Amino acid sequence: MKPKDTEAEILKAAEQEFMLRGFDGAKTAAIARSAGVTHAMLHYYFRTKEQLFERILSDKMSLMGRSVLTAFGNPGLPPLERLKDGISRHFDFLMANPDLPRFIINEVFSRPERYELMRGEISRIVDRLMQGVQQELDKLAGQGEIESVDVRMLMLDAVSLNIFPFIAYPVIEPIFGNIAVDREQFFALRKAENIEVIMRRIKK
Amino acid sequence: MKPKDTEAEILKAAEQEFMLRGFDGAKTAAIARSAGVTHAMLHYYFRTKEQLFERILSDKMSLMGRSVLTAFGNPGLPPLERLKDGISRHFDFLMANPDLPRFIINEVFSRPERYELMRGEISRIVDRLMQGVQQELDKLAGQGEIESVDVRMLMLDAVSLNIFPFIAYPVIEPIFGNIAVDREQFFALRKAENIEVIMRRIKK
DNA sequence: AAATGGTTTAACAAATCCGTCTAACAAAAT
DNA sequence: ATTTTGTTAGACGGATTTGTTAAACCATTT
Repeated sequence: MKPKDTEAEILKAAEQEFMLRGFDGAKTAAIARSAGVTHAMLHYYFRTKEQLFERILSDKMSLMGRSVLTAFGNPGLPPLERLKDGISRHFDFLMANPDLPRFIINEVFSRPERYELMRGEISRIVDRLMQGVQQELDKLAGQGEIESVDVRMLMLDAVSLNIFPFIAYPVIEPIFGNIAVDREQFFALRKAENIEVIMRRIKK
Repeated sequence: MKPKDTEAEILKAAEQEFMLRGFDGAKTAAIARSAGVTHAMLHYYFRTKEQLFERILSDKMSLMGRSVLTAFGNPGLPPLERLKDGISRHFDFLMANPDLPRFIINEVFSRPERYELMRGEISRIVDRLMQGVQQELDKLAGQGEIESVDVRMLMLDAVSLNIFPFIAYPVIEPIFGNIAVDREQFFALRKAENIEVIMRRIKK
């Protein structure tokens, strides 16, 4: 009896297929084949395609949520360093999960019933993260150290700059084929640029 | 004999369906029903679902490409004003076509055979647009008016900031439910923020 | 009015895809 | 050794979906 084995295989294959092709594009037969099992197995372990997808999507949604929190959230750095470090770590997370954002955005978009679930996830993050940072930034702004800004706007700036290049990579790659020799170098440049942009946004 | 009529109806319906659900999610029967014709008509005018989709996608791709060009391209304004104006007009275009970027990115992403086509489209834009702007900015930088920057990086900053909120709207909406009373106001704030960010990016 | 052309319809065919069922199989428990 | 429990394989069914075909339709031309 080796249950965990095939279940994990199916999950791994499903993750790949769903991430690459979305719910409609992914075919259960392809998942099964890629997992090296008959497609009946998929129903044995997960009943339906829907439930299997559910499992993958909610995993990925909470991963995506946590990524912002853990990147910007923990360290005891001074506010500006913390922001810089947050962008950097969030960017690193994206490099390790380059097509996660596209997957989330798509599937949430095409399933409005998910909005509520997402709303909850997001709200918790905002509450936990942004209030504290806002106070710190207000304090700095009060001291005339930085420009006063709304953290949510600033965070959206940062997240936009970080995520978009990954979402749109195939579209923008031709533009930067010259400026950078390879994908890795391009993203390294991009990370530096994003930090620069955000720092200048709040610099006095 | 009124050929153009139904052909146009089918195209209109196909556009809606494909934009909303993507190639796999859209069903030819639904397109036909929405166009008010039998689904055989769809094959009569376009042979296959693939060819119909082809038509829609390439229309949308060139629209997307032109949007950047026309927004940033034409007016005889001084460079900084031109940049400001470009962001503003590009943003307005997105407000009128809020789910165009998601559509393009998705379908191009899931069809690597399109990369080449996209590459061509993009390259022409870059050549036509960026070289001139780069020279102007270099000149300003030489005079010490602004920070020296790579236009392509700057443009990617601008496009990222502009497009991302539309792509991710369902995900970020809960965060800004407080800050703005409605969608329209949120995007108005966002447009101003994006201009501010980019101006500060190059300000000396 | 008969013929001609493009257009439309309805029925059909083929493929795909999700899900079920039954029987076989293996390992552990009795 | 037999039963039990959990796992696997293969075949099957039904629904959906894309694509085809042949005949009807209708406006214009002759």
